[in-house]
Amino acid sequence: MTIMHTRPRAFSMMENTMNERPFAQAINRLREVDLRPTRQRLALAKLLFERGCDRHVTAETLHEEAQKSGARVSLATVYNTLHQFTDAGLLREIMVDSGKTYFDTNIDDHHHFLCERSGQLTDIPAHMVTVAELPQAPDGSKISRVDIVIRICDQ
Amino acid sequence: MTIMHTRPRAFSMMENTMNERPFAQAINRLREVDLRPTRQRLALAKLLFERGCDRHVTAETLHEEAQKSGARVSLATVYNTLHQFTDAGLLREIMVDSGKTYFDTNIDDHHHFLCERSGQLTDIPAHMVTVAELPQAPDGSKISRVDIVIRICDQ
DNA sequence: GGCTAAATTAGAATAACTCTAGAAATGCAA
DNA sequence: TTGCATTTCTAGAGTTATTCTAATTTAGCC
Ligand SMILES: [Mn+2]
Ligand SMILES: [Mn+2]
Ligand SMILES: [Zn+2]
Ligand SMILES: [Zn+2]
Repeated sequence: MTIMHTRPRAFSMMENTMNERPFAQAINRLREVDLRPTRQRLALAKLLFERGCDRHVTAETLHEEAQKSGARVSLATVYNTLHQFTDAGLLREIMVDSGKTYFDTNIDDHHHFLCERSGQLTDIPAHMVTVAELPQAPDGSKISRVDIVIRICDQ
Repeated sequence: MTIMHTRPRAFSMMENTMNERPFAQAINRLREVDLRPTRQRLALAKLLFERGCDRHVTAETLHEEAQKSGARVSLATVYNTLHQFTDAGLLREIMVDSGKTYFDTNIDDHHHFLCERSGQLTDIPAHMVTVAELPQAPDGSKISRVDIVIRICDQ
C-alpha cells in the first residue's frame, strides 16, 4: 500500500473569487433539504453555479457538459438532480416551446426573451417590465406567478 | 337503383346561429390556403369551431372527441390538420407545461390563466392586462409577440 | 469494518409526436 | 366515363425527451 503525499495546494486567487459563493451556497442548500453532497451532485452544482452568469440548460446539454468536464454522471442522475435542485429552490423549470424542458439557474423574479429562430432564452429582470393591471384570479385561487415571454424574431 | 327524396329540411333556428360563422369562416379559409375541405378536415373544423367558445385542445383530446362524434379520423390526420389549421392562421399553438402542445381556437391577442393543479388554461383578453413598460428587443430583432401566463393555485 | 438507507445507473418503458409508404379519394383531361 | 396525376389519409414504424425499474454502488454512522 502506498502512502499518498497529498500536499495542500497553494492558494490561488483565481479559484476563490465571488463566484464560489453560489457553489458554497448550493452545498449548504443541499444539506438544508437533506440531499447528500455526493460526487455527482457536487459536479453538477459546480457546472451550474460556479460561473455566476444565468444559465438555461436542458438535461441533455448539462449531461454533455459533465462528460466533457470529465465527470462521469448518468443521464438519469442528471434528470434526478435537476428535479431535486428545482424542488430545493436552487433552479427554476421553464417550458417554452419545442418539447424540451429548460432549467434556469436564475431563481430571482424575472422574465424571458425567446428568439423564435434559435430558441435561445435571455433573462429580463422583473424590474424592466411593468405590468400595470392584472385581472383578478378566479374565485378560490390566487396568483402564484406571472410568466412573461417576449418572442423576438429577426428584424 | 333508388332515387332519394332529399327534401330540404325545415329551417331550424337552433342550427343556424352566430355559432356557424367561425365554421363557415374556416371552410373559406381552408379554400384560401389551398386545403381541400375533405371529410376529415370538415369534421375536425366542426368540432373545433362550431361551439363558439374558446377551446384549448391537444391532438389526443380532439382525436377522442372525433371518435365519440362518430367521425373516423386517424391520430396522424388530427396532428396534420391541427398544424395545417395553425399555419393557415385558424389556430394558435401553445406550449405551457407538461410536455403537451395545446391548440387554441382563440386567435385574438390574449393571454392565459394556468391552473397549476389541473393544468387548465383560461383565456384573458389582451385588454384586461396592461403592460406599461417593456424592454427593448436586442439589436437586429423585433418583438413579435408577448405571451403572459398567470399561474394560479388554490387559495 | 459492517450495516442500512440513500443514491446511482443501465437499460427498459412510456408519452407525445413525426415520418413513411402504401391505399384511398379527388380533380382534371381525354 | 375512364384513365392518370396529385393530394390526402392512415397504420404502423421511428424518434425524442423523459421516467421507471431493479440491481449495484456509495455515504453516513456505529
Ligand atoms: Mn419536472
Ligand atoms: Mn408544431
Ligand atoms: Zn431565466
Ligand atoms: Zn387561449
